[in-house]
Amino acid sequence: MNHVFAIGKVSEATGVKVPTIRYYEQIGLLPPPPRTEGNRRTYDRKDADRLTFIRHSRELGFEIDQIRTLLSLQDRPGQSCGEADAIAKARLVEVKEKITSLKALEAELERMVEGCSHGRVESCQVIEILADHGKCKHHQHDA
Amino acid sequence: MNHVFAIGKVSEATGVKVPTIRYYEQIGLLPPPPRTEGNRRTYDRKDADRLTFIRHSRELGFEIDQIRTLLSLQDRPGQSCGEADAIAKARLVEVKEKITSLKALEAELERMVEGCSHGRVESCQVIEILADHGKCKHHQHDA
DNA sequence: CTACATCCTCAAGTCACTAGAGGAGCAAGC
DNA sequence: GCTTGCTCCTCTAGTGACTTGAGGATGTAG
Repeated sequence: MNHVFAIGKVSEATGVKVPTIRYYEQIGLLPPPPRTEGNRRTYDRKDADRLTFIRHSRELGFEIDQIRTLLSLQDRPGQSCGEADAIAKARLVEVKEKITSLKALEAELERMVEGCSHGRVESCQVIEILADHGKCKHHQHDA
Repeated sequence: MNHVFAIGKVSEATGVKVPTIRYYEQIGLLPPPPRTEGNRRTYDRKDADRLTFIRHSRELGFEIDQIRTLLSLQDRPGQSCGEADAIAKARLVEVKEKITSLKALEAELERMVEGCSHGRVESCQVIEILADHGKCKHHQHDA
């Protein structure tokens, strides 16, 4: 008497879009579920949990390959969690770096926007700073 | 007596990789330069400036289409710079939002990593928080 | 003259999806 | 039973901003 859901229901329950669920199956992140007579996918609670895990991991910015590792760790609960810890730590470092670099961007964009006197392009700080990297204080920034 | 550079030299001078320069030409961001007898591209100072402008803009996270607009504005200095200002302002808003969302991620990752007792996977905070979004404090985060 | 670096074009691959075409299955109302 | 309309199926191609690779031509230093 297990509950089974159609793909649309799992999608609703987990917040993962229908084509994305099929995509995850295609790349082997989600096991191919059993089908009905009419060839429709049927999911259960465990599949929904796995999808929630995946969605949350993606929201935290983990790559698909990292999620693959994380999922395989979850499947073997007796193992040491050192690897999961390492992946999370690496991501934390990335996030910190990104924040630092975005703050530099923020400062520079603010300077550009504030410096704009709403006149002609020839005297526009926005264009000027873009054209001459030397006028930029943050030479190390990246998107 | 104008200086001309080979593509490799412009690449070095501007920090834009050689295939990327050719790609920019292909999508019409950079005008097709004159060629030598041996069919090699020859660039001058103005091309290098344009590439620097592009690189800096990309570093600030502007999309190619926005850069197209910014470049066309630069080409017509007599015009009002309102549009450039609007593009920069929009980008500033994006950057601010991204910083906010990344800070939420940072907090959650920190909680995961700190909570990890380096034991078995079955009791690992990292895995647990990923599996259960309810344990997450920031339900609105995105990459 | 021979290495070797640099250049050329064109096609395909990357990541994580998203969009669209064209068709089949299913539940509800008449 | 029949029609309407929703959900589902597969498959292919598109997105952005490049990167990679094959296969070949050109330029330069020793």
